[in-house]
Amino acid sequence: MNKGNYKCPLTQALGVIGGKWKPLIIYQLEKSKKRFGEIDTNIPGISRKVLTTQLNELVEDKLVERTAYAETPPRVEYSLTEKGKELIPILRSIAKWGNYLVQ
Amino acid sequence: MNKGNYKCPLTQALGVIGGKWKPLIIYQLEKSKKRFGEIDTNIPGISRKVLTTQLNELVEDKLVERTAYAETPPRVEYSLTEKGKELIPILRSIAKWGNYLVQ
DNA sequence: CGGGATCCTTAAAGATACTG
DNA sequence: CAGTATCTTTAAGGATCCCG
Repeated sequence: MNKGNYKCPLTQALGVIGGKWKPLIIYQLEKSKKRFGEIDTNIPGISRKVLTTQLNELVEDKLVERTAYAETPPRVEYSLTEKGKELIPILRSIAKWGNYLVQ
Repeated sequence: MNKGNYKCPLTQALGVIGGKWKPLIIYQLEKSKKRFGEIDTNIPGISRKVLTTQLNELVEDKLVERTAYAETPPRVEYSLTEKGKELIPILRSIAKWGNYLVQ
């Protein structure tokens, strides 16, 4: 049942920011662009494969921009797009609301 | 790895509202309390088992209140708590932000 | 250095049947 | 009417190895 793929904007949006690691990644990029390895070491517990996947999805959803430099060794930088930056205050309001859940 | 169970308030909150059906359930209860069967028929595609699970979690997280009446046949009503109602404008802002995702 | 490819584990979701 | 109980399916996440 429910073969149709329609999702309301809310469900879509929650899918985009709802991954286990995505909020953390977005927070990483809030203040400045960062390299892949930086994000990896700043988020304890995440594997590189998962980080890659999440970053790719964020790029595809236009929240994050990826810039690769043709150097050796390679350098890749990630930064928030305008759409991504718009999300920050919303995430803050969610976090504020969710504070009661944390002891 | 990552055995620790700490979650930031944001991750917690996203877990609470992030289920596939929870936003829809919350929207169902926005205007008025509703009975189990009402919610079930108003949300096409959801199974009663999943609806039960999601409602129980929402109750446990204090977003929804459950009231059972000792009648035959039984009647159970669900309504938003204050915490649940506080969430509505936040959900709206997320949906508004996520509109660009929908074609 | 920043990935991709592959395989594995687990939690969420779904289908179905039964019950106080 | 409003659920449980069971079983099956799916998808997210994770571990590990390989590569330009």
